[in-house]
Amino acid sequence: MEATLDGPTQTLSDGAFERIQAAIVKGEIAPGTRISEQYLSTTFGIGRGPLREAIRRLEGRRLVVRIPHAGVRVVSLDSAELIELYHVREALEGMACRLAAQNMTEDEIDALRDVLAMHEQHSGLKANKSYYQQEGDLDIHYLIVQGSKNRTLSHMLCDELYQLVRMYRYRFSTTPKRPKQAFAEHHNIIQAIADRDGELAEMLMRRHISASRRNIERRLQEQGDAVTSQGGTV
Amino acid sequence: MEATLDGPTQTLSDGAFERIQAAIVKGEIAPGTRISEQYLSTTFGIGRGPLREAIRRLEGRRLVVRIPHAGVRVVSLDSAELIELYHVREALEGMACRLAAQNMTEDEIDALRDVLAMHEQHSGLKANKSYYQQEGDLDIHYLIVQGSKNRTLSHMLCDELYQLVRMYRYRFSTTPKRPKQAFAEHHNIIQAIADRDGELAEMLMRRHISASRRNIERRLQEQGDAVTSQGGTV
DNA sequence: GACTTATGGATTGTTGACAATGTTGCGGGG
DNA sequence: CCCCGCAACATTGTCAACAATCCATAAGTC
Repeated sequence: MEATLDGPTQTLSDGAFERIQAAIVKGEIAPGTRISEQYLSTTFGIGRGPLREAIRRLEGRRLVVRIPHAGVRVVSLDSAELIELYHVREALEGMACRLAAQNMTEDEIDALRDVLAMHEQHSGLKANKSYYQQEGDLDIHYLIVQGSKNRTLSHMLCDELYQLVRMYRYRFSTTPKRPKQAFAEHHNIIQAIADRDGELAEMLMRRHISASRRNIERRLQEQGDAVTSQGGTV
Repeated sequence: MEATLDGPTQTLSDGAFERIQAAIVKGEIAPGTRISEQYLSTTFGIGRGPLREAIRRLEGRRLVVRIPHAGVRVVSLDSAELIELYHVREALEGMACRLAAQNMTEDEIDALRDVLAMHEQHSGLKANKSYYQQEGDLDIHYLIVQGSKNRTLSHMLCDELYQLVRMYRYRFSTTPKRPKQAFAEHHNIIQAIADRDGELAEMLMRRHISASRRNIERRLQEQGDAVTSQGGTV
């Protein structure tokens, strides 16, 4: 086996898949936009064969919607689906937390504490840079999910759901919620995991995500659903 | 959702996707088998282009594993992953139940009761035909999930997880568990939904699935992990 | 002038051929 | 006898051309 670690040159289709996914998640391609194979083909400089394979995978991840013989559009975001995502997260990450309390090693828990501490002092400087805070937030959640040692769960959460969550975040910057409370909640969750109290850990995580969801719901109602706007099937 | 899509003439790729998925789920293609594009191409009578697109979608659903430049294999089942599935089901269907209690219409609840009653008398005749019982079991779960009115949840459960559950079921016939208890549990769950008690409905559903999981774990331990055995790299 | 219908263009769906990579069997050497 | 290297094969990955389908524009009729 050559030294080439998994990144550089897999297959063209895989590369296209990741690049397009990144572009969609970062919002470089606006939601609701219709994307032609021609455009992607010339943009990424690959043939339509591998491209279509990549699109089918994106379709499976619900990042694009395809209408036979009519092309594909980047999924259009609506607030209802964002709430849906948080309900699923609540259920899935709650279970992940329960399993993590059961299956994480002491070393992994220590690493979790380190990451929390690092983000805490890091955000002490740039207080309301909610962007970094939120990426840090996802880091914690990511580690806990991995700690569940449940590959199916990890796949659903890390590979599927989190992409959509990030996408919404870039779109309308969600939840500039006070970091302090989030830190306290994270701290308690980690403590419960360290105590091997799966029941409590699950409950705390569910409350943590549920609070985020209600926060978003409140903000959405305030803003009077001033959401996406384009793409519209008027 | 996709169950309603009876395909007069979709696209060849979509047709291949469904047919291959059905073949894998039903066990017509043994788990762990390496499947060549050549074989599928001649079997289904379509070119390799649409075929590869279908394979990429199957890969996204974790029904096949692909190794670049080395081919695809039907996912090999191991008991650990079966348990993983049930943990995920517990979390997801619990949430679905909570939401169903909140969002189902009275008519939908009535329909749910009808299906339960029908299956009850239906299995009264052929008592230990566990096959039908289990498909009926999935029917109930399916309706409840749809009743959650959460499309993301429905997709994850009905389109992704249930396929894998069915696959394991066909492989080693799981849980010839006593139907009586399952019926009682279903009845209580539906009652909680009718009472709009989401909290209780979630708890009952989680116990229901958790009981199934423990039942399977027990049986697996009894059978001394006489599991798959396929894969022949010999 | 508005609605229906026909035609042109563009885009997607599909096929077949070509190139790159992994695998298998054989022969030679330690 | 076992291990290493090499070459032929088979399979996957990619590309370019062909066919089918849909959309838009424009002509025609009431």
